[in-house]
Amino acid sequence: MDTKNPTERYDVMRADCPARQILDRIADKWTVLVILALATGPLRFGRLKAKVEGVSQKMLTQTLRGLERDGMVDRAAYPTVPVTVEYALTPLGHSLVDAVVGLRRWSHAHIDKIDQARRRYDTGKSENANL
Amino acid sequence: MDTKNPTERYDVMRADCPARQILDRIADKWTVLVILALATGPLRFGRLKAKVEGVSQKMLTQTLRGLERDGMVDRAAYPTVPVTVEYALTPLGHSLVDAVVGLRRWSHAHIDKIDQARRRYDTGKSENANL
DNA sequence: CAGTATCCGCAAGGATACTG
DNA sequence: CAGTATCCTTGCGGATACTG
Repeated sequence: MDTKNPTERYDVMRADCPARQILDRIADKWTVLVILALATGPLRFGRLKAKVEGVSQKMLTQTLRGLERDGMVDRAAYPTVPVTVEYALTPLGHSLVDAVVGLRRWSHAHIDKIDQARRRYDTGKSENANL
Repeated sequence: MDTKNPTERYDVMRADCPARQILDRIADKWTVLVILALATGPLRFGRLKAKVEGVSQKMLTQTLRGLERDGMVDRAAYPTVPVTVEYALTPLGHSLVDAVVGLRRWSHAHIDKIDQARRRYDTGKSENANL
């Protein structure tokens, strides 16, 4: 299953490993949601903000800048008036889509199980509180 | 590629969707690292803390409690002296391993590309600063 | 060993106002 | 429209001390 990789050049468990820095970035909720939102095609800033419910304009800008810097998102500004800006995944960004879709699919598939586990855990705790 | 799912019962883009809450949890750096660390087998608290470099005891405890509550990690305490506590993935936790391994694999595979993109982005910015 | 409890600094992140 | 700049609050997360 390739979960160990003791002979690899990089080890994500190491605090100073470059792979760790990358994981820190992509294991971020807004990053994941933006990637998913752009997976189906380019979007302008406003539409993107509307699609990713709950994101503030500040966090969206910040996330997009980070993804742009890492070469995963392309920013295209058209000199209309008012200005039009479109964001699109680069090939690098697209290569990440499968992985994040995996996360989303897992979330969808296990909502019920997790809800059950939470209820079991919480009732267990409150029962203990009565002892 | 199943990136849209307009007819699905849940939509992760919605702020109040249960799937969003789950994604918020698993799209977290410590969660991902703990899942990876336990993927190869159970670990005691101390060994786990050593393996996941950089995690504080507080964040590790917090992350483990969250995962335990969601039914993804099992906590077993043995009445030795001093006490021995072992953490292991549940079947539910194991079912998430493939997805997070995907993230790690992607990170490993694209370190160089991202480094290049960053240098390009940063030098581009500083050149613009001279205009 | 494996925690819990507490304090505290600092940065994430929201709200608002302003600009090309 | 798509930002940037600013202020300000919240809580993440580290450090430390204490317990079964």
